[in-house]
Amino acid sequence: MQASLQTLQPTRSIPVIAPRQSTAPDALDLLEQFGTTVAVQREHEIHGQGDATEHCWRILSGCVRTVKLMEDGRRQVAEFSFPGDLLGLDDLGTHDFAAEAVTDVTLRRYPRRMVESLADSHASLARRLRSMALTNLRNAHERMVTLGRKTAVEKVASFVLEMQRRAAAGRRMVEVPMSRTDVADHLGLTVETVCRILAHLKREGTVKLHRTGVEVIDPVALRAAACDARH
Amino acid sequence: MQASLQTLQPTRSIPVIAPRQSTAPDALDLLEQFGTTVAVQREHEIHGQGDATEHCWRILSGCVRTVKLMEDGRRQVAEFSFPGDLLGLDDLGTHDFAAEAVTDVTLRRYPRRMVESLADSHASLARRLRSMALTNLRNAHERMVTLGRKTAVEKVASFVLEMQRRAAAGRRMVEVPMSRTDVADHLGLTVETVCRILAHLKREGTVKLHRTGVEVIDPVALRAAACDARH
DNA sequence: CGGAAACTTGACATGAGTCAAGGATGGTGG
DNA sequence: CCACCATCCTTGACTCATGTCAAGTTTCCG
Repeated sequence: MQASLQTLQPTRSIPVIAPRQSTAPDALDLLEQFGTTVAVQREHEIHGQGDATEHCWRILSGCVRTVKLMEDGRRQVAEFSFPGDLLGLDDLGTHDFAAEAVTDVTLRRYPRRMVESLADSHASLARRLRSMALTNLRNAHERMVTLGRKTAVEKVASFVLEMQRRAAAGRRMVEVPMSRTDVADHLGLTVETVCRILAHLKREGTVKLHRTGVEVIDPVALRAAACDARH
Repeated sequence: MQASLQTLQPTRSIPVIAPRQSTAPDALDLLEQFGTTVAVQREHEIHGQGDATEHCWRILSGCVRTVKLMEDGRRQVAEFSFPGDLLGLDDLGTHDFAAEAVTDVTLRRYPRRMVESLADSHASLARRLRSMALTNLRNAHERMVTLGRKTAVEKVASFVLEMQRRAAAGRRMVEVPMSRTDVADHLGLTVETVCRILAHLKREGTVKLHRTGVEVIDPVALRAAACDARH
């Protein structure tokens, strides 16, 4: 899990098409001319906890996790990020968590300094960045409810639903590229508990488990499990 | 806990002096001319979950909690806010949590529309707002570690330390204006557990409990308990 | 002064963690 | 192309931290 950024050579073309915003103009496009495309391999670090905030990144393809480690090794995965999401916008000089590639990842990297100065001269970009920070904050609040007040079953069911919403756009087959350990560290559970609960949801006919992901069989039951397992 | 905003009449003077930024110029001062001073009583609502985001507020005095409720009544206190903190900056049209006065509170209220348009024309304000959002985000990440990965003892000890840092500026006597229930709902515990753990820390001579707050007797032991109770 | 709400403590219950073993999967080199 | 090894996943048996339920006790506020 060492740092290993590998800048793609003169290749100016972006290898994978950024999803969504293909036609709509976006304030983030202002950054494009200062961007560099970068590839990071599975399980390698994009930036470390405590690194200086010299860049930020937009995900073009793949899945990234942001991780906080306690001294004794306990781990919290703050969030998973997908194409279109921005990474590394923290303030205050240093990143307060590490960002690691869950799958092979392609990123568009921008110098932080450039982002700041463009935001100062373009209100639309500033507004867009503020808005993204606030969306992240809203997600963080939602996650606090999950971590603080939901049962293990509710946590896992919520997680599957969130993945369906974010990475599968509502389709039945939900890719789950991260390991059970990652999921556990995201939900404040152990690997064993995550396994057992997925097995439980499978036995109940709510989901099917595939190597690469989860298939949602009974969305109604899943939503019920996510919000209130006690019934 | 109903809405009960009570606008203070022509009194143009701010009843309690805002702490910290008394001399240093602050981008937030740009908002001042559009501000109204408002008082909210203990246990009354400042804004509800789902309310339209028509204002934001700066706390002048007192303590505020932001709360998310689940349908079945489970409650998560996302954060406690103190003088100098900004409230209600969420995007997207509606607040995703309620803000309630823990103590009697004085606020300076600004129309959201005005904040947005000033931020568009003043890069310094935009930067300041972005920075505050990112600080909140950083705190939120810290809290995710607490909620997801810390033991009950670590949670309570961390909480006392955070209160000491934020509301008592490092002094021994830490005011704890919120109820045990609020603390429990902030840390993802029950009232009983919070009580027991405070009693435990008291028995060990780490803290003393007073009606109005907690006195830190052994900061080293407290810090040890906060980070790693397992030793 | 009195009643309600908040806090505290104890006894017991239970959801999730720990420990341990076995099975599936995937990458590597012969 | 197959065999081997490492890693991840799954399941079971048991433990323990925290929750639940039930009394008190204290504090607050009218």
